[in-house]
Amino acid sequence: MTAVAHRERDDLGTASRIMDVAEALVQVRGFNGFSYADIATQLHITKAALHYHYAGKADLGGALITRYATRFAAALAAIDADGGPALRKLAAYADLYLRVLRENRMCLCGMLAAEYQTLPQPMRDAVITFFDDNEAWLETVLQDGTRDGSVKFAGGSRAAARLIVSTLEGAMLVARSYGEPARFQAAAEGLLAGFAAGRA
Amino acid sequence: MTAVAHRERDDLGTASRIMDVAEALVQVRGFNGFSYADIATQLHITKAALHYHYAGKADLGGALITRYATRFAAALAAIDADGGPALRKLAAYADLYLRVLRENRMCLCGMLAAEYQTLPQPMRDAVITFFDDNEAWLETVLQDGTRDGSVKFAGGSRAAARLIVSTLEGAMLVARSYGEPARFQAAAEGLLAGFAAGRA
DNA sequence: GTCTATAGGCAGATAGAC
DNA sequence: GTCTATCTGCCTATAGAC
Repeated sequence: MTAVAHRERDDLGTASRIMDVAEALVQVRGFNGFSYADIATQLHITKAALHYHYAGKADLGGALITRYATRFAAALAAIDADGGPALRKLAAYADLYLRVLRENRMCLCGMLAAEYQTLPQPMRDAVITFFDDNEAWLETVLQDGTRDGSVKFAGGSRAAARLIVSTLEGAMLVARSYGEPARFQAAAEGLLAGFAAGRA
Repeated sequence: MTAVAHRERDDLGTASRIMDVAEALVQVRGFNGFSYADIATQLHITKAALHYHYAGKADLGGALITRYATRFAAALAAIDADGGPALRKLAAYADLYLRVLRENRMCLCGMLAAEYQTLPQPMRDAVITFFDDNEAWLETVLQDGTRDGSVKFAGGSRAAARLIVSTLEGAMLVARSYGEPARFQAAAEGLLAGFAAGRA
């Protein structure tokens, strides 16, 4: 058995475990709300070991966004693969947010958007790219929805896509403060109700 | 001329000036993104002087939210005083957010909502109260709108009020990262279009 | 009310042994 | 790869002079 195969079974590798812990810390406390010491403590390693894997906090932050964006893109691809009407895809999209919120976490990039002015430039760029990618995917879904007749909306698909991202991020932000995922669900339902062609 | 009268003309008092600077710092960088040193530098005073006015950062933070909430309540009262249809009040409400965003700032409580898990309890409570107050005001406006015929919405007025707060906070969060207030305007227009009874 | 000086701790980061 | 040890700097906060 190779080392890689072994890792796949019961060890994700230190670099990956560092990201898991750091990701949760950013989503819960923010990038300016945790330190290398916090990660080291949770993993029972030293701060020096962290610096071996990620030279600095900025590097770690950049890697976090990249991985998060990759996972999100995979989730969107999975929604596409499932097929179904566009309106159903929008509901599945909102459900992605809900699953994050249920772990008492904010969207990684939503959290970083709040701290945007304090982030190093590479992290800023990665956050923007994440939102751009989400917007692009939603725009496609909305256009498909016009064709399959499941979705309706006034104005352009781009503006509608942006409205969806903004609403879900904001609903997450507020609902998490209350510790009430149900607030997010209600907001998502209200939002999507406005996009449902059924009652048009 | 009394000392107070003098202050009203060209001096807001040190405590007030500290809050002005701190408020901007929180709205731009977050509560965990600035220090007493930042305030002291901008005001050309020492950190020790800050501690005379606000014993600790948590005290300052609490005072910031209280003042912000008071000002916001006054702005809402002003909107009510202006009268007009409920839909117009909703537009005026969104405009309050836009004016903050134009200064490249996040809503104070929206920013603190992101950092919620790192805040001392008194600040958490004050943030929630701010949202509760906004929701209550919006609910009243929405109910008035149903009566005056300018507003329509599916579901209850409470859910609708929450959707409005969430959408505006989220639109602010995202638009500020892009440095494009126009994104917020578009989102606000899209949101309010869904509440306009004109095309029902 | 504002200052100088300083305490005590934690931040991110590095050197070098193992 | 991970450790111990350490550095430098910044953080919040306090004591005490003026």
